[in-house]
Amino acid sequence: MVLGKQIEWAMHCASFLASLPEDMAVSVNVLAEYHEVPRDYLAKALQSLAKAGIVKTTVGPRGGYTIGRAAEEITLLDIVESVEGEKSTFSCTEIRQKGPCKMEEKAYSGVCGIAAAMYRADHAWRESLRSTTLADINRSVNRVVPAEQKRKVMAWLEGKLSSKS
Amino acid sequence: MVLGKQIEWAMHCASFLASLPEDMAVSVNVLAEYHEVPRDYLAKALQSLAKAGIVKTTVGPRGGYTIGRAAEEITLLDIVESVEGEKSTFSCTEIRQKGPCKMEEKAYSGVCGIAAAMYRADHAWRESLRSTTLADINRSVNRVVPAEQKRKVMAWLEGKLSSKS
DNA sequence: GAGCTTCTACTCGGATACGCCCTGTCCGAGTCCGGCAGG
DNA sequence: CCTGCCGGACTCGGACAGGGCGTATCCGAGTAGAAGCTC
Repeated sequence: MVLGKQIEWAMHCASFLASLPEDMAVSVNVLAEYHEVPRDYLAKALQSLAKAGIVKTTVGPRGGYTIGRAAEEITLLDIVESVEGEKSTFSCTEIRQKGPCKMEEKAYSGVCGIAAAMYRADHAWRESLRSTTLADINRSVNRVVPAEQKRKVMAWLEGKLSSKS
Repeated sequence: MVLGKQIEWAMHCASFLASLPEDMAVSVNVLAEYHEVPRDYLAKALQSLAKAGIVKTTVGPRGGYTIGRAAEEITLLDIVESVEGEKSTFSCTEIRQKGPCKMEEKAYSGVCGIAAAMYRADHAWRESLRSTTLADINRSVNRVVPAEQKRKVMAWLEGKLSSKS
């Protein structure tokens, strides 16, 4: 019951892309170097994001990833579900219908009480993630990161892009 | 990000034990047969519950598992954490402190905004689980299971116990 | 010098190995109840 | 009939295979931009 590191990477990358001018494409190479993570594996997470429309891709030289829509319209739940899938954290195998004391099948019309409680908890988790957008994240980040650091990052980024032309 | 089936088994077993007279011990064999699940693997889940005090064990013939404390005092979170461990669903590896643009270490005093949001969601999930007790589960089960079925189960159980003596 | 062609370099995306953890199983150690023998 | 001993059964806990998924990597398909050639 632990989320993989792809989730963390995807969120940081999405947050990063959302903080850039939207005509500024960043390649997997640069994103991987910036976050110091394995390039090809990070690419897989970004592919999931692209499939969900959270990021857009442009191929060819000077290409790369850009944010897919407004940061206010991207929730953390979108990112989690695009990378991790949408299956619930709990799956009911209906063991109440198993064993020597089971009743006839039609007697089990309602949802199992245990499963219902687990689904409620799963729903609470998802609602919490849905209530936070990338815009919220970036606002909180902006409050603690000094402007000088942002300039430094932009300079590094543009150095990376120009060196490739 | 999916809970194992041990969680489901543990919850059904705990709910079942809580619905019995508290001097009635049920062995792993009977619990496994009743739920139609692998005996030895189920035993591991019950051992986890026993370690957490959720169920009590009595060894020897006519021994087995009994509920460890009042059903009102056992939450679903207790069961999940005893079986699955207490580690958070999200682990922050602080990748914001990695890469060529990192700042000096003391600049990262606050919690990463992304991790904070994930911890909030994790907390919401746990709070939802904490708010439901085994007593709640059994009340809802009692509303849909006919009394005749309960008698049938008790008769089957006592047949199992007597056949062993 | 302008426009077209070619060519390179860069991008994404899917397909392919490795390793860990969940799943499932087995066995030995310890313990308590029930039966049996002896007084 | 009472007491002590013994065997059986039950549980616990650790140790041991198999499979699925997260992790990590590679290579091919496609495209945009740059370079070069021709007019």
